Amino acid sequence: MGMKLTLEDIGRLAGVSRSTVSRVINDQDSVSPDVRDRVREVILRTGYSPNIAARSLVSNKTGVIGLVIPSRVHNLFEDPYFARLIQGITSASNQAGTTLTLFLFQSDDEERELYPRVVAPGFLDGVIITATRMGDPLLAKMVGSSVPVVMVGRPDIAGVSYVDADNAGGARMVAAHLCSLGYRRIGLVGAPVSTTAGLDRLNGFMEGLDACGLPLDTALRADGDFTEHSGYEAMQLLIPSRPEAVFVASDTMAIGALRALREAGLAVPDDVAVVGFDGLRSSEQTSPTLTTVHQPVEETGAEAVTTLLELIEAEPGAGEAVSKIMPVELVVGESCGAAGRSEQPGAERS
Amino acid sequence: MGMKLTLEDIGRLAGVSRSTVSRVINDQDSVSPDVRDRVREVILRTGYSPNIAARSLVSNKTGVIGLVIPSRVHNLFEDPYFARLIQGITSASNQAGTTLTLFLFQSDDEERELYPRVVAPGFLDGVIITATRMGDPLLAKMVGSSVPVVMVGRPDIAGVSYVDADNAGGARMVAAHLCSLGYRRIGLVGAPVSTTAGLDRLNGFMEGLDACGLPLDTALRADGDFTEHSGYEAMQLLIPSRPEAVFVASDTMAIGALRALREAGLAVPDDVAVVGFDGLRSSEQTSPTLTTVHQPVEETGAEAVTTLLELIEAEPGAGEAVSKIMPVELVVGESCGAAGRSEQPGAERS
DNA sequence: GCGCTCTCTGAGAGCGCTCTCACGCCCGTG
DNA sequence: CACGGGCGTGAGAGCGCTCTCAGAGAGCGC
Repeated sequence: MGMKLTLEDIGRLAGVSRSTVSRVINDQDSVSPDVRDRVREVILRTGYSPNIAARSLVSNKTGVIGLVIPSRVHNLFEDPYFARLIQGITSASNQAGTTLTLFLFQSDDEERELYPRVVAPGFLDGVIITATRMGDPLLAKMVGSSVPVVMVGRPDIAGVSYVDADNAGGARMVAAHLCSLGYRRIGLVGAPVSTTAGLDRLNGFMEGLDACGLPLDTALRADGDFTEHSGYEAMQLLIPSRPEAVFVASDTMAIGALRALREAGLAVPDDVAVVGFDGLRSSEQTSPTLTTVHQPVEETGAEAVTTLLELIEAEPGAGEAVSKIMPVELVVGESCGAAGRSEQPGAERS
Repeated sequence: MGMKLTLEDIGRLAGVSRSTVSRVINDQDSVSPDVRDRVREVILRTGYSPNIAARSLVSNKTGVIGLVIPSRVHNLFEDPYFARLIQGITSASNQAGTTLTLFLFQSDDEERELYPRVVAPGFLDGVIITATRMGDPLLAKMVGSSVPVVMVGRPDIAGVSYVDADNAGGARMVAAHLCSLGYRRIGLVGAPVSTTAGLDRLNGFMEGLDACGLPLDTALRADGDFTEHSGYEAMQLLIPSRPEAVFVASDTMAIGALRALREAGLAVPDDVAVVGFDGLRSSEQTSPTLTTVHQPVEETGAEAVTTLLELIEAEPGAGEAVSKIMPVELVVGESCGAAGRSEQPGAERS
């Protein structure tokens, strides 16, 4: 099509100056209606689009934010959590009129390239980062620079703005729920403690058990890595110790755990009660349906975008890091046995 | 750290001019070694990084290529094919020193935004596009513009450069293989014919059957949409017609198909032989292992990057569209029954 | 020793845009 | 009828970089 058009060209075609065209494009007032319409017509007719490089050179903004997920691609694709998160972030970003670009990595080398190649040269107005492991140098590097950063999940270093689900609170609710149902030998298939989510869910769970006067027997705990397969294997480890109930710290792992129990000939919830975490769609499709802690994933993503855009706006001030904890909710399904137990006080079977 | 440094600043610190610093950064010769070292030292010390906007304003290049996948996110995440493809593309792009950004979409609106927001303003040097359905207006729009585009998969319009697997050839091989094993009632769980891959696999398969003098009974054909679940359902439709062998046009669907057969109490390959397509890792983990057509997914991605970069380089010439067909290979596993049949001439059981 | 080439360096223009500033015009007012 | 105050517009600077061009020295042959 008509390529390489500049403001000057549009101006000439419309019989006005570059400045006026710029004003029209940026919707500034003090342009007379007839001139505005004339210019708009020319722009439409020629298919003109302002050069983004020139624009950001002067404005020092690109209108682009990056979503950085350090996990290796194949891990990423395995957990529907990320699909939902990306969904939430994409929508919010679109609504705000910013462009989202996704950065995935195969290797640590690629991860290291991100900063010098994209962040330092000012390619991004801001960055949303998630799924880091504790001690990740990438996060530290970002935070040390002047790019606004928002993390999804709780960061392990100070001074980072973030949006996180109430992992500890949710895990506490699970413990309380299982206690109230009368289970005493309660196990845990944990998420990696190298992640803050894993740690928080562990700690919240232990607190909750503690509040009921129950211990977390080491023989009743095994950790997975968020994959279905790891949930399967971890549950296999627990089965010999005969737990009455197990909290599996992610739905995806819980699906693996259910499979392990099924293969071992154990009925859920009659032999072993199971509770997951995340509230993904898949938790409704298991048999029995999964009792789980629902976290608002899309909303978390949207909140991260909002927070980031505020940071970008306010940047010069370089104020305090802000944080927001998204509430979670216990969704009672069939897998915890709430239906068959009388101790359960108020919760409804979904 | 030291932010907002410019070439001028570095020059001042190193006691040289902006021009010289630029030369050092761009590795141009005719800079004396001592000056070069001095400048490099200053750059290192200050952590200076050239402003990408200014750079691309003059060079008319951003060093960024986009990977555009119009499928809705949750579909995308379901098929490991994409993880592999992204892997191949990412690696090749990194190796070439270009930055890859990924564009995913939730809705058609978002898809439409891509062009005006990212492509038209010159944000991308080029675009790799894949997983379009036939008649996708996005592809047409891209091609109509002056951005270099390479498609992964066969485009349904002319004038587009592309890299594709030999879908038709692979499907022909499957038909020939099943024929040679003596099967006569051969069915198909097809991929959507709204995709060129689906169409090519269908046509190749029918050609192959034809060459053996076999028909493709309509009762023995059902199409899926590349998801595991659709493979499951499609196979259920075929079971009443009692096929001896079924070609399932993607490994992910084949996994669903195997599940349907298992649930129906049919043994593979003894009751029904199954052959997949793609050669994903998952095809080795099924039980029985899947006979499939292996396509070099990573290499396809890498080839797409290479082709795109060549197009970008050569752009002014605006030469012919180029295309490359990647060879596929029949990988014989257990699911086709080659082990138990004598007609099979040369293929080895893997 | 003079002029030549060749190497290294700096000055300056210009990429396409935004934004400030100043100017011309028309209005209202005294 | 002269004058101040908008409003609408254009001129021009400058964002940080690349690249061309010219010039300063150094090295060489005659």
